[in-house]
Amino acid sequence: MSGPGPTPAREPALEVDLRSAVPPFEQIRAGVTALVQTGHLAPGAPLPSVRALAQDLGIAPGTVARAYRQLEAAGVVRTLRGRGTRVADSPPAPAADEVRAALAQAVRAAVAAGWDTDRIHSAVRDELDARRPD
Amino acid sequence: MSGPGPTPAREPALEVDLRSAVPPFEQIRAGVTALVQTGHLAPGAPLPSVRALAQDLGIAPGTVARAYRQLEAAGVVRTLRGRGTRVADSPPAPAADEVRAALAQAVRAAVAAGWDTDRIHSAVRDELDARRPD
Amino acid sequence: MSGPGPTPAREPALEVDLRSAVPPFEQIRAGVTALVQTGHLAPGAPLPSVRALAQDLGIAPGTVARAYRQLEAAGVVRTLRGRGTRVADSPPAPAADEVRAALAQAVRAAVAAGWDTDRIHSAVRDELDARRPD
Amino acid sequence: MSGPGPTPAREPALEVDLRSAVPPFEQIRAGVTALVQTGHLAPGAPLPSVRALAQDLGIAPGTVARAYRQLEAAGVVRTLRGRGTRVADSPPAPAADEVRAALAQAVRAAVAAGWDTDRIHSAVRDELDARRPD
DNA sequence: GTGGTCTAGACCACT
DNA sequence: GTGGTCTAGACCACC
Repeated sequence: MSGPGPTPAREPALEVDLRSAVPPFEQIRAGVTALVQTGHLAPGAPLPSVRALAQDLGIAPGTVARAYRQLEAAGVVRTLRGRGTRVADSPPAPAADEVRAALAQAVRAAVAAGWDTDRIHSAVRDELDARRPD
Repeated sequence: MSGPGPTPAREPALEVDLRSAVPPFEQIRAGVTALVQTGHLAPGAPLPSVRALAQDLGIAPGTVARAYRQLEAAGVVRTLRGRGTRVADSPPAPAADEVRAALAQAVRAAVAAGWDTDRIHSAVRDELDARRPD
Repeated sequence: MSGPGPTPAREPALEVDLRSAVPPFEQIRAGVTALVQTGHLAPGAPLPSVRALAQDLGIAPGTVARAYRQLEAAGVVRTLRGRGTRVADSPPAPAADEVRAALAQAVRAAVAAGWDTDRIHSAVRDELDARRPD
Repeated sequence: MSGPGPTPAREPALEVDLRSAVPPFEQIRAGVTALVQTGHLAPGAPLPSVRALAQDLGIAPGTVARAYRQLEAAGVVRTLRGRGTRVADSPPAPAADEVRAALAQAVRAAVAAGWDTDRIHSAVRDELDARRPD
């Protein structure tokens, strides 16, 4: 659907690892935030209902509700009583600090893995190609 | 934006946010792993003693001990009885998958924040410059 | 602090915050009660129809109906079949206890905010001026 | 303990009305905030443990925990894992807006109850006397 | 001992 | 149908 780029199909599915040290509600919160900031969830798009997502992920509804509550507080999502939850009209963009931190971390990992400068830049270019060409 | 330098002083200190949803022992584990993979902690380098680090971070020694135990299990550090804990001789490098994932996430955030291609590559170059030449 | 006027225009409009922990029907009930006790809604004055108010506030008619039902039960309004809902002829006045409690709470907040005696009395005077002279 | 003022003993106890439209966790949050801003709970003072307060109020521990979590987020309280919850060192003071709103509401109620100007000012003075003379 | 989180299911408020 | 809240008790992380 996008290009012949090296980063193939990318399914915007939410997953929860119950064995992780990060609590499930936090994984959901972070996951939805990522999907929104990625554009995989467009402004105004409806989120799965609390109960549906809970069933999907195999966790308790209250846990999903909690994540949704925090997303609402963060302005990522807008919830209308009885009418479900949707992505906010103007979800907050990540701050420059966060972006730099993410890049720093990624570059760190790449260098540690022995990647050279060219390979890193090339990988970044691939990521951009996989996202931008539309 | 402020100074001319790409990325100024970077102190490889460990920090723990007691209010985070991520438990302290996990923050320590992840933090040390990052310092090792970054090269800020070289193979063979001694880690602070359990008690010293605990005092430093203002947390209980048991919590640090737990983090060290997991690092040992992951092969990142090596604990020698009576001689403290040191970075392993050949600490595990991040897998290519992890690196790509980290880059993908960082690029995602950057694009979401409205950064253009040039700015992203430039930021990556800055990160590399700040790390390699020393 | 900004202008010379004590407390400028005050529009007796009802508002509902859908994100509050207080359910909408309760906000309407409390709001109408306040308007009545303030005198902004005189005895005998007609209230908006259930449907009109619902549309106005962007909520479901059933929710407004529920609030009106409770106001009726409290003796604040009187619903006449086919002739709509009106403010009761002798709506219940707040008890002295309630008044003292409200004042105590307000004074508490003011003191906690660092207001001195003069500022508090002055603010009270302003409130009285804004209400009485019309 | 204080003075011969007209506002006698005031017991800083927390209460929860399970039949209110305001959810219990919100009542606790608001109640603790009030006690802190009043000075009935001094900076650094320990709050009852989650379980103790829950038992005291006859509600579930999770509900108290939720209230404490929100108080922490609001900066009213500081919670140290495993070491209980305490009033923050510099709890946030109420904003001028909130104070004016509280005063307006109190004055409204007083006027509605038929109190004249003198009686209102006198009541305010009483409240101040009961609080300040120490 | 402390607070934090999760569950499973209940009831409420709302559309 | 939707989300919001509460419960009772479990386990985890921490001191």
